[in-house]
Amino acid sequence: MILQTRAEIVARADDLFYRQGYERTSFADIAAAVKISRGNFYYHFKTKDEILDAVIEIRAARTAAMLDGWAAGAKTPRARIVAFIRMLIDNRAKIMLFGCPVGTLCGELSKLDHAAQKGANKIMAQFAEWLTARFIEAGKRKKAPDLARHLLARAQGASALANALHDEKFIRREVAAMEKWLDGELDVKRKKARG
Amino acid sequence: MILQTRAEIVARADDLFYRQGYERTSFADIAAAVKISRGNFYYHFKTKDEILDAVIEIRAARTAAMLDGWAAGAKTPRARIVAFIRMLIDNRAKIMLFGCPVGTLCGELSKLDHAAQKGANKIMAQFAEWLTARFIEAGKRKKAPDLARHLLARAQGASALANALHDEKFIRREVAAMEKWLDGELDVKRKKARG
DNA sequence: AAATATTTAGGACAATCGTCCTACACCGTC
DNA sequence: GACGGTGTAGGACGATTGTCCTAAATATTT
Repeated sequence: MILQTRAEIVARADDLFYRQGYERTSFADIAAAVKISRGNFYYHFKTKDEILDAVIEIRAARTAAMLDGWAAGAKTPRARIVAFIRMLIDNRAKIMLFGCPVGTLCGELSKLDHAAQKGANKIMAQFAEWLTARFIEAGKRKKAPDLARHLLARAQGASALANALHDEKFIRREVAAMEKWLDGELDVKRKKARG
Repeated sequence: MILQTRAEIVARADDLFYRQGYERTSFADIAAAVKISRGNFYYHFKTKDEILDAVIEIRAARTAAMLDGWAAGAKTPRARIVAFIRMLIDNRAKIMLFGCPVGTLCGELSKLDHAAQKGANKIMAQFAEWLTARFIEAGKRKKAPDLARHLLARAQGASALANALHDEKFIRREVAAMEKWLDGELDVKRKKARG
């Protein structure tokens, strides 16, 4: 079945692009990871750009599913936003090694001036828009877009610095600071309140 | 004079590494920018890694000079830290196009698992240490390292997001927020200071 | 002016890049 | 059992990669 091999290629490419970057990853690398020949590879994807497009597509879908899961799994706007923040802790090991998958891809593509740049930036925008919706839920209609971008930037900064400094405690401190900031913005009265 | 050509090579490589990344930049690219032959190029640098080392070295020196300038040019610890924050505004055009030079290099090298990674991360640490010293100057001896890293992370995040979203106003908002945060941490008594 | 040292140019080198072609194995259908 | 379509393998392609060599040009010293 064509879909299996194709999906396997995209999955491996996704992982390789994250761990070693798009530019660094070659057709041969992906083919070796999938354990198929480069010729067969070409049957599924004509160009490297096509693979990148497919990877971005699957990442966008996965991101949407993750965001939907957070929205469904938590009952209050605050708890949903906290789920976003805690993502940094859940993925701390990989973040310290390779940075944020979204941020680093956007960064790489902006330097390559690549056509897929727009698609990568769109994933970043997915987070911004989701967070905006959560802040609106929380009653911060006017400030929501700014609050969303601010929080997203802090998550990006925490990832970048954790990657450069290889400091796990730093991630935890930043996460705690973000949650404190969140409570301040949402006018949460009680300190240990957890929604 | 060997130093002139060599310095020219490093300067051009520095710029190219920033604008298109280390991996993407080839010997031929740099040679073309300097307008010398690839053979002559090899006379000055045996390997690509050597160029990267030289670029990191000059970046570290330039960073140190910049930090010294801020320390000398501003009279209060707060004003010195503000000079750091305002760097985002001064460099906003390039940041929106190519991101932060320090952050993006650290990010790229972490994916390449490159030997020069340590050197790049050291530049990031230069900022952290300088900021730490400034917070100590401001009387925040105990919290200084944390405050420094937090601020550095926010600058990194603002750069990353400004690059992805191509939003100049966002940079200005983040800069304003950082200055407000700074005043809060430094217990600056203002008319508008929060109670 | 001769001799030496430094700097340059141009190209060779094997390896790898993204891309593409062709031949073969497998498939259900006639 | 022959068939046409789908999926796979392996290698060829020109271009480019980082690296390296050699010879000519230029600077410096004698």
